[in-house]
Amino acid sequence: MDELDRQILSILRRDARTPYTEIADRVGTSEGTVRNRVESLVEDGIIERFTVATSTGNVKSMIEVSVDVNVDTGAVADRFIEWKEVDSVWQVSGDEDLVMVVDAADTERINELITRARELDEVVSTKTRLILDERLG
Amino acid sequence: MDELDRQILSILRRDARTPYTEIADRVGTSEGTVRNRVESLVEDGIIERFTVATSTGNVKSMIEVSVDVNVDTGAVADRFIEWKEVDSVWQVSGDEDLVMVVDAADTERINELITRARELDEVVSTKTRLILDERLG
DNA sequence: TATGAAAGACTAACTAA
DNA sequence: TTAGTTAGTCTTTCATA
Repeated sequence: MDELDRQILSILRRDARTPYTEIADRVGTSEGTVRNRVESLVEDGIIERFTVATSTGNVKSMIEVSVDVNVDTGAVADRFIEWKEVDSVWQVSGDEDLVMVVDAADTERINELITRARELDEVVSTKTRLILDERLG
Repeated sequence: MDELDRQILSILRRDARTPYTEIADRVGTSEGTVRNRVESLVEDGIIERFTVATSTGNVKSMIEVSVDVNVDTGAVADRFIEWKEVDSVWQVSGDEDLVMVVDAADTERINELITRARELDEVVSTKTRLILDERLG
């Protein structure tokens, strides 16, 4: 992870479809080098995946979840990530154990997700924050 | 946003470099249709950007920030998003006003970011959660 | 939806550090 | 031995009918 890798990453973060030739021009190297670097970044797990940032719904929110102490938090995370509105699930330190980031059609749908989470025996409590605005780095 | 769009999106979320021809095969349509659909999804803002999910550092965390009632929260968000370890900044409802998701080299660096945030006059308090594990949808 | 042209990515052989 | 370059080939995308 040297300066060249960082430059390539920052271009890809903003637009992952930028051609290798253009990246090469912008960072002052050859197409082949960029390709090799990207390949290594993928192999080393620094690039986890090529993806699309989407906003399929109208309401994004963070649902913070406390799970029972006797329960495998990872297993609960695995269930949540299967729900189609759920973008990501984090196990976190702090008052709650899990944070899920969801992107739903409307607040009613958010409410359904919260209800669904609270219906699980493993879930002790939830706390929801609406995401009012998002900036991407 | 019909079922076909949703299928295309779910393929792109997992691998945004999947060729249109392959997507077409998998969803049972033509390459041209997939291309037009993706183009429309971008135009309609449903696909916000093509990007890479990265883990450049070893420690991810969420830094929750309360800002002074008299200041423009968006302006503070704009400052945070410029910091290179910051992946995203959300304005949220709830006890705090902003949540920034950061991906740093180590906990020491996280601590520097927290300190830097707290040094701003606009910032009243911060609360940090380490992200111990992440699942992507 | 089919097809050809253009753009981009990949292979492999080569060079330099 | 590893990283970078380059020319030739193959694949994907794009525009047209």
